[in-house]
Amino acid sequence: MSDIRVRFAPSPTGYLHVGGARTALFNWLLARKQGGTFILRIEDTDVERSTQESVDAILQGMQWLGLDWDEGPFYQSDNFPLYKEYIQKLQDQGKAYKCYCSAEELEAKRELAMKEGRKPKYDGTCRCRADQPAGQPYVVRFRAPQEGSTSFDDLIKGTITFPNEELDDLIIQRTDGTPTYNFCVVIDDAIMRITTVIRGDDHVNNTPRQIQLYEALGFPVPQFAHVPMILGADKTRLSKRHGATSVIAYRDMGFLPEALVNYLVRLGWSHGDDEIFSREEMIQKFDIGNVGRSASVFNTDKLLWLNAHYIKTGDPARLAELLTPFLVERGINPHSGNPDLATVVKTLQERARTMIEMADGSLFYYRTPESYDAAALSKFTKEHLLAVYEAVALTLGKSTTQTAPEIDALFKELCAEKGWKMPQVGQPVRIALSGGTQAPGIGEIIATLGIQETVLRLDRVRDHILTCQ
RNA sequence: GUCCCCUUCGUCUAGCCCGGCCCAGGACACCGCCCUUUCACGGCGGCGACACCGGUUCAAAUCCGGUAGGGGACGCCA
Repeated sequence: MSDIRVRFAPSPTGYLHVGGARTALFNWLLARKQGGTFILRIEDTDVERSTQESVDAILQGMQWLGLDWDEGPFYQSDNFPLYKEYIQKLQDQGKAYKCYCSAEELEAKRELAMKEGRKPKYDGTCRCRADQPAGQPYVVRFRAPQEGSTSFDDLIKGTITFPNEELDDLIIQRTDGTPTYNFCVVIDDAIMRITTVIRGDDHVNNTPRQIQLYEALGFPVPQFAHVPMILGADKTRLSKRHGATSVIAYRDMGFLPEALVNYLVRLGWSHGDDEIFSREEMIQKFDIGNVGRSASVFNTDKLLWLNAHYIKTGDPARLAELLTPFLVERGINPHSGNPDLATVVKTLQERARTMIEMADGSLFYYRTPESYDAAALSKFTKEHLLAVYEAVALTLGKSTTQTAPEIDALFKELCAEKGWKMPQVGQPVRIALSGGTQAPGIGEIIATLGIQETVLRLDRVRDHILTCQ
């Protein structure tokens, strides 16, 4: 047990994307490993872009991934009075001041500075201003130290130092009186007593300013850990044009949450040569210090491999449950009679990389084939097919076997008896039962389908051959 | 432009802090072979990288310096 306190603080302007999910995961892992507290905080200070739908989507994503939080969700917007209080305090202490420069003026100065090759920072026009023009719109700026440097020991990146002259007097309160992000995070993290801030490394540049704020406010400075970005295949920042980025989209594409989590944890972090981690192993082995310093590319192939692994080793009953919505989507109600869905799942676990593939692969169990793979069928003569189907139907009809191995043995016997090779029998029967050539083992199919249905399908395929050829 | 960060197989990475065990290990993908009643699973093997240049050293992926490339930030967004 420790008193480590971490937080995940997304802004509700969209769904939970994989980058955010990984940041959340690292926070969660650290908290769980150390017996600390994981807090969820919604950063909705941007009233314009924040939506309730986004909040719901983020919570849904977190829940699906199994990232449970101990406190929250808290909303930044609930703390507005508190922010005001601290802004006033800073002003009273002379650590912040009113700035009457207009946004347009500043924008112009910024552009000019850029063009002249100077750092586009605030020029300090109002920093030492004595008068306070009444009725004029103003923002409140933090009076930042102008000399020396600010540095911190990043848990992931090591020591990072910024010369203070690079940092300008940032705005902490807008013209409309609302506080800005860099100020709110500091207050929130301070009052929530966050000990370790784990976030995306696009925040590295904000960190020295925030540290100055902590110090000005008299709050203890937390530790920081900046996790590198996730890139698309072309090594640019991951975005929609790289395909799905929402974790819920991965669910809908038939991925298992444990596969995504396992994939995400290995993106940037490693533990020797280990690839597969159960939740417990992840928690036990995770170490924020082992997170890599460079950005990594999101690779769907590897995710697919992990997903296949978890499907292969998953509990059939649970997989059956997860599979159900995909079947319903395909117009099948798997609970209305045979075959048993968990049994179906078992025959497909080694053949499906996603729940979508599994759903597609299981359709034939619930729907008698409407057509047969003609090319595959054409490899055999009509006479041979009819002979096989008749013999198999006969054998099956008088047998009482139930299990796949027993049925497979039956086929072997039949082959020996008739002088057929296994492929000469297996393939035609597979086509008869599933319509195509890619399906589970013959014994598995028949055991799952049941003898009765099997014989029915054999009759059907015989009719088909008789009438169509 | 300025500041900050990053750089090992196509991709994820081990190794780097504490130089030699590394002519660099694992995984995904790819290729080949085997297994096999189809498709898969699985097994075996192959391809494939220390960004570059200098320095230190008996010895450098590992330490130091520089160069190049990439990314991020520079908002009254978060």
